[in-house]
Amino acid sequence: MSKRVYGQFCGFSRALEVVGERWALLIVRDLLVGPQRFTDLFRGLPGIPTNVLAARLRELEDAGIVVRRVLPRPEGSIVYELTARGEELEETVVALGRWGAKALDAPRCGEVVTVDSLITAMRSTFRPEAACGVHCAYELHFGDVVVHMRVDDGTLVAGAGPIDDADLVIEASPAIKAVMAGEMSPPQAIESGAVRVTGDERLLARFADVFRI
Amino acid sequence: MSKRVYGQFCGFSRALEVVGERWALLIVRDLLVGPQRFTDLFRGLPGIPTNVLAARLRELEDAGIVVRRVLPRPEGSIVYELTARGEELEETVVALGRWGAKALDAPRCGEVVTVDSLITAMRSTFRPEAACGVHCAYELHFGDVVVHMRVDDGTLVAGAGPIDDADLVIEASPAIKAVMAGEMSPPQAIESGAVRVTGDERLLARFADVFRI
DNA sequence: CCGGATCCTCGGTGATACTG
DNA sequence: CAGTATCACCGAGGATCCGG
Repeated sequence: MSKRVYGQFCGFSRALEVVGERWALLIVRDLLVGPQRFTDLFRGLPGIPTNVLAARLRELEDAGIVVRRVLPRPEGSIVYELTARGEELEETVVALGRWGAKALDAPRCGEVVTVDSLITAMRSTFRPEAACGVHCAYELHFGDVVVHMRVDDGTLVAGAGPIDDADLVIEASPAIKAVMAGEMSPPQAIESGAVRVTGDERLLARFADVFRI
Repeated sequence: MSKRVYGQFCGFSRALEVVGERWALLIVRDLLVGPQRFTDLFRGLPGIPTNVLAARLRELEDAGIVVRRVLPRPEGSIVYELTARGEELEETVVALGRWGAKALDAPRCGEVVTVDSLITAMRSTFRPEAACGVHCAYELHFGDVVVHMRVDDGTLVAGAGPIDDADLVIEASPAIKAVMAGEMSPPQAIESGAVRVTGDERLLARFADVFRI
């Protein structure tokens, strides 16, 4: 028996042989947000060596999870994007993200928040059953990271950057986690300055209900 | 920045720091079936070095996912079992197992099937919506591995070993995957000898409908 | 600048032997 | 049975360099 195989005839261990390597699922997480160039991925994965990123991308490509595509003119640059097979990893990523969010405490020294990780976090905590009949657009600022969420009756579209018709703009600190976990009431969060909002303050309560840890 | 941390304030990357190590999720998968002793885990994870197993168990224990418990008399031996927090990983494990099962082709040379992996596979492929109104007990043999599934109206209880009141006993080969994936009809599977059954043969069609890749 | 390739170091993994 | 000890080795981490 040789390298990196688990020696079991089993879908789960076969899956781990493909996406169980260090950094692999983080790359998939970022690509779930959208196609990205090598440098975009590199910047979104603080600390990854470029050779490891290149190696993982090649492995994921060989496994049929990622495709390498040359953009049309004028950029002519290269983007990596998920195949349909790769997109199917979303439920796994969301499930693990939700599991991890429950135990997320305070940021450790040097930890950053990236656009893609924040979008995945919002997708992980989204509760369709709590969003029935809800039509609302949020813009969420976390440091200099900006994402937006459009909630439409049980469906969520989350993406990078601002949104023009936001019903509520939220400027969050790490304390927003306490609000989403139900440990701090929305009015109290605004009162204490943990969260600053622009728009109808009552929409924050709905936010905390729709995106719940 | 040092060892094994991803440097992101994000539930998903924090989760990977805990269960992203090699072998870790396989240990969790086996423990999801039930508490196990060190040697049981060792036998269920072909190829794992004992020091790695010991290290992972300690890490999972430190992370609050596993508890080490001393059995009461007369064995006095030690079992490892999941905490409530550890059990919450089931949806992630099932999601990844389902994803991997879709791409499972033929067994590679030297690959084995373990009891725990088979139970997880059955849990992953179970479709509650197809099991409405179904009350049936299956016993599944795969080589010398035997598991059972009791389906009761949208719920599944799967465990190790035989079951006394089985409605259908299935003796499967790797070709059973084709049946579960809808690539081979149940009668054809019996005809070709890919699957041998004891009991009402028509129950195999229901089996293939309830457990679907 | 982008998309890597190369080199080197170090720690974790894998395999085996050994012990309470 | 339940691990610990030892050691070779490979891949991750970190920096630098290179072709388009």
